[in-house]
Amino acid sequence: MTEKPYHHGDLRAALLAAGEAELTEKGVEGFSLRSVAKRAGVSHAAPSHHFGDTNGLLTALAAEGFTRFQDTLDAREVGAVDDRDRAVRAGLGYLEFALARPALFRLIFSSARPDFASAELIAAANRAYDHLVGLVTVLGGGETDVIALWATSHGIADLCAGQKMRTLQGKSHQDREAMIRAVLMRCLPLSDG
Amino acid sequence: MTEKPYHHGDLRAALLAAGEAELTEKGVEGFSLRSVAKRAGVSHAAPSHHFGDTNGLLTALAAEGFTRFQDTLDAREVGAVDDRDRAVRAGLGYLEFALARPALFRLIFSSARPDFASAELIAAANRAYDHLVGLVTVLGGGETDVIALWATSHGIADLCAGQKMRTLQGKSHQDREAMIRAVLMRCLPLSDG
DNA sequence: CTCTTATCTTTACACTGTCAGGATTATGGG
DNA sequence: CCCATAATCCTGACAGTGTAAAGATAAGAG
Repeated sequence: MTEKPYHHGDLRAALLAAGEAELTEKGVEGFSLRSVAKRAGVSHAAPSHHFGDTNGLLTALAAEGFTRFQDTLDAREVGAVDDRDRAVRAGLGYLEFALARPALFRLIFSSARPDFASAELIAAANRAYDHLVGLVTVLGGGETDVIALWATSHGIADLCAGQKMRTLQGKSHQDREAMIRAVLMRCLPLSDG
Repeated sequence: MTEKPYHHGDLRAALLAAGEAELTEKGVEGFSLRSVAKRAGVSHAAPSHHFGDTNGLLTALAAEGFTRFQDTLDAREVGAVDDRDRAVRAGLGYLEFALARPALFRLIFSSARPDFASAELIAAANRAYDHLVGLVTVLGGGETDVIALWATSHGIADLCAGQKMRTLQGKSHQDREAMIRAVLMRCLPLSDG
């Protein structure tokens, strides 16, 4: 139990955690690598060996964030009464994630800092996209339906994360969710019933 | 024709122009006030008197950008065959602006730096929102329809501005526009025809 | 003309990201 | 076990950034 061993032990994981805290407090635009190092209790140059530069750390955070994003959607889909409800719940999960972790959401979808050519980031993004395609495909939908559901879910989430949609902010939780459900319904392929 | 008069003459406008150039070249995240001052040919502290700090300049740029955003939509709406087509064209204008000026688009919708409590910024944003509400109202739509059209338009625009939607990038201009039209159609209130 | 105000510059400071070099520890071959 | 090697972390330095203070210059009011 030495106070400060020269070697941290698992600095990479500690920096990821500190980086996420920095992200939620200051956002992508206020993100500081030196501040992250301070949070982890190491020197300001320590992160370079694990992530290269600042964008490297942000890339790792984005990849990690993408899987958390998909986890949120998956959790919401549990308990769906049918495939249509499942797709709508995915859209609600999209919004839930954007509201719970707006900075991470912005890092993933609206920042130029992460290296989106990174293998692990591409893999995480493809997992999410493939899942979306699956949701629409089982409903008999095609490319247009994928675009519709994705764009609408993303639009609601992004606008709410940025506090732009005052109409929804004023509503109660029930009213809000009912409204969004109604909007998302229109994006699904026409049911044959 | 003196080379460098101590007083610029219209430094405020020059800084706005230089700021927009800086924005398109480096994006919101790479925006530098000192670099903007260099572009305008003044000292690095000159902008402070006109805009306070960096966020002040970004706030002015956002307000200006918001009106240009609305101008792009208005231009697209010209020539609409009916009110439904008009609403769809507005959505296409939304995307057009996002692709033509992605940095300005991000500044307006996805940045925390501008002061969104600024009077001129609020006014510019309200103008755009009121116009949207008008488009939906003439079609007999209500709050839900406003959310649907806005969110879908915004989702497509934001995802395309960030190069996230590879499905659309691969298509030709005609196919792409046809697809988006089909998606936006679903957001309009049901026609009584 | 003079005083006041607005505009712009210079100087300074704290902070940031990144690089180079040195210190410390873990690891594996002998 | 011992030592060379590599991995890890720290210190110091540099250029660039935002912002504040104080001085220089010009414009305008009286």
